[in-house]
Amino acid sequence: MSVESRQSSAPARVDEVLARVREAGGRATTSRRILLERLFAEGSHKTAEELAHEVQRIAPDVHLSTIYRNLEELERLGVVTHAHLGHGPATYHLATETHGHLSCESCGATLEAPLGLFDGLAEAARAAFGFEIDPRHFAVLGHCAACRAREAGAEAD
Amino acid sequence: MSVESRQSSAPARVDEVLARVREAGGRATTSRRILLERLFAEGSHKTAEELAHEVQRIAPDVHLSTIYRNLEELERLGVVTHAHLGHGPATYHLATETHGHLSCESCGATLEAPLGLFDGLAEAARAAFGFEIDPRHFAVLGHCAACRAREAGAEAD
DNA sequence: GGGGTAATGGGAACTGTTCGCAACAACGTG
DNA sequence: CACGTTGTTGCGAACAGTTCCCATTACCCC
Ligand SMILES: [Mn+2]
Ligand SMILES: [Mn+2]
Ligand SMILES: [Zn+2]
Ligand SMILES: [Zn+2]
Repeated sequence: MSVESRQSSAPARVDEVLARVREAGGRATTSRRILLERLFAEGSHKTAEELAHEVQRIAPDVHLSTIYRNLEELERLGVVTHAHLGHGPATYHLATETHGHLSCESCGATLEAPLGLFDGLAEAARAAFGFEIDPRHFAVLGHCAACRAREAGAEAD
Repeated sequence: MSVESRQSSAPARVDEVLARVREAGGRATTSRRILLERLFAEGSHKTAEELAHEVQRIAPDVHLSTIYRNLEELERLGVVTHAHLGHGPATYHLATETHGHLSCESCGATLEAPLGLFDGLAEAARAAFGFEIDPRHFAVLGHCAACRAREAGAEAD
């Protein structure tokens, strides 16, 4: 491995996205670049405010509204999507990671669910109503295994 | 039919609920009564603001915050629930009408889905993650039959 | 009818997000 | 490597939906 070898594919992909931004008539801004680096970094389901804080550790003057505007733009380009996991702020992640969400109403934990999990519901909704579900944008709420165990334990006290 | 016969069971039920409110140490307020009458009236999935307008046609001074407080209280008593059908305000309906929601991201139309529709997903989530879904609080989004037809038509132009 | 207190009107506060605008900075051109 | 165009930014105000606070009201039990 050479000194120039990349630790991950993220930096290369950031440049790819910025190239695409320019193709679309946009500009490769520093705030844009840093935001993209954070989006390609590990950990997903980050809120705009969390992303703002991460970006501000590198460029303190980047304003929250700039984060929102850039997320909006990146979403138009198909690079980013957001999901609503319950009450509270939306969370953003790369559009390449495509999955549904199961979100616990008790503890807020979120599970990424492969889209296949929703096949049964998809078929039922299509058959009954001609309705085509999209389980990616809004989470399905409920109660996670841990919380169910805890609640069952407290009940049988 | 006597002159005193009720047009529907709603008024009787309003009084039943108000009795329950009093049992719980609450009071049978006029704003409370009118709100309940509106909730028992036809049409569901009303937002707090819509309910406020309906109530204000009878009692103009009832404040929106009073509506919210009463809905909150009635929810604690198990009379009312709310659901989130997409972006925008929550919608409230009687807790007796228990169903899930399918909400169209294109036109905003909402379908009331019998809970059985979610059995496939419920089983899959339980099997894969030990997660127990509750499809009543948040709608499952997607695209309704009408919008799908329209979009397919425009595409095949 | 009077007293205790739940509930109200009114408005401010709050969260999450969008908007308007003047100053700035990216980048194609010369 | 100026320079002008124009996309982008920082900033604050505005916005939507909801909750909170507080002095005043009105329910309801005696
Ligand atoms: Mn959304
Ligand atoms: Mn809710
Ligand atoms: Zn949980
Ligand atoms: Zn539709």
